[in-house]
Amino acid sequence: MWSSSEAFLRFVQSKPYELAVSERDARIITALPVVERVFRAGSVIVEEERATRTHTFVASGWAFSYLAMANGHRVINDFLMRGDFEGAQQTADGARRTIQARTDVTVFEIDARRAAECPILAMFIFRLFARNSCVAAERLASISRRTPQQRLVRLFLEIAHRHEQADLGSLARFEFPFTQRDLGDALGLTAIHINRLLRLLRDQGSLRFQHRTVELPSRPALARATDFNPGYIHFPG
Amino acid sequence: MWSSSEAFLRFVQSKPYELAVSERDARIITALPVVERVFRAGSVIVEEERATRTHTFVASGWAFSYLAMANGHRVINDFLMRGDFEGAQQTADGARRTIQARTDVTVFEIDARRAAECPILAMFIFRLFARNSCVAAERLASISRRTPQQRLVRLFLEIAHRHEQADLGSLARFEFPFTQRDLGDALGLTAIHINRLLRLLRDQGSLRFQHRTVELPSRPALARATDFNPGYIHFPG
DNA sequence: CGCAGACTTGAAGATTATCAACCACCGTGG
DNA sequence: CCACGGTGGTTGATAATCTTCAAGTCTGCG
Repeated sequence: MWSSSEAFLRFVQSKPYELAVSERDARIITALPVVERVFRAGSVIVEEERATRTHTFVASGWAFSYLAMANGHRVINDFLMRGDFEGAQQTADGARRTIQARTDVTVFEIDARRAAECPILAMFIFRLFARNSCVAAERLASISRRTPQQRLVRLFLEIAHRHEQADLGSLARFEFPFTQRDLGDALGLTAIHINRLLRLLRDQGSLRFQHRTVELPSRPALARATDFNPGYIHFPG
Repeated sequence: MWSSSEAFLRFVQSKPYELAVSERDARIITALPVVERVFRAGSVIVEEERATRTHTFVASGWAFSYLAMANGHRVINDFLMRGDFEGAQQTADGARRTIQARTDVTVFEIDARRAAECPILAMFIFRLFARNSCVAAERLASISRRTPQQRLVRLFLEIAHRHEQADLGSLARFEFPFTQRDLGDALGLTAIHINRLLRLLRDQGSLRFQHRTVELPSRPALARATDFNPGYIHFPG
């Protein structure tokens, strides 16, 4: 019989992390209290306004994290897939972010304090935080100073690379079970404008997003055109 | 004679952190290799496109982190002051962010791997990462879905609270040695538009930013009007 | 004193939001 | 079996907002 801790150990050793774990570290990790949890599509994985003590690792499925504003808007912070990480929300109010499952999702939850007692895990988590901050910085840059077209293209390019890194499929075509409204909320645009941009990109033949699947027939050209470099997504050798 | 490690220990025990450190933890921390470094105004603290192995803590002075884009724009990610933290940039390309000193700045640099070996420090760093991600999320939300006026007001409110938390001055009035251009680069607006907004806010009597100092004569009203809640800035009791 | 960077103001133009329909798809229940 | 409602997607017209371009002022500092 396998515990969740053992499943977690196998998880961090596999794609997308491929963390090198010594015998001794493996014993430490399997001794940690890890909870594996399954969430149904639509359910809330991490609640807003609630401080959490656990780090969350997405092992399968699609989720998204968002911030709900008083004016009724919803800002999507990121789309989460296998390998994505959300650190414990440890400010006074927790955070105002909610994580919600879009498809069925399985996650591992680890107590942050206990994780901090394991050096290899702590270092690993530093890396995940650092990557998240890179992703956030790129999104901020997109929304601040790129044209809506570039934002949209780069979002898809980024997701494609993350998706491939997690060993979930090809760079040219992948499932993405979100709506045009979601894209708008992630890119600071209205759903209507997203619609028009998608039509334009489709007519140009550069990108297609229909029936929850993204197709990127000429990804390298798009990457060049939008100055996209995936280096911030991957971990150092 | 005091080493940098001892200075660092005193730093984390003081404002804004007030980290509780046991005798034993104190001995571990003072055994860590910490470098205290001073940067002149204008110099680069962390270079772009370079993976770093150290976490950086700002102990005094003003800095800012930005991302330079191929189209010539510069997106300011955050303004850094005492207590602010920048984690080691550990993705394949490092990150594309540069941290530059605006005034003279002193920082502590700690090797990330060694920090991971100290549980109390690792946990502390988790918290700092989590706070940074809250700050980034709020900024993203501002730029995505708030009016330029609200963005500007909220930025100043946030800085005021961080500044006060770091024990650097009052909420109503503080130094902020940046330009209108910097504000534009941080909020996704042109310097010209920032100028007009500042004039408007000044005429309304709600806010004043001149000669590198910010005055907030009626901060509570502004906070109410822009739905600003500082809970994401502070650490849990 | 003069220069460079920062700030200020005006006019014109482009872009994206808003408002208002309408269509297509799908699962449900009468 | 078909009517129905809800969600997501599509399209057009209009209006507000912010950028761009252009010019000029102010300020600190060598």
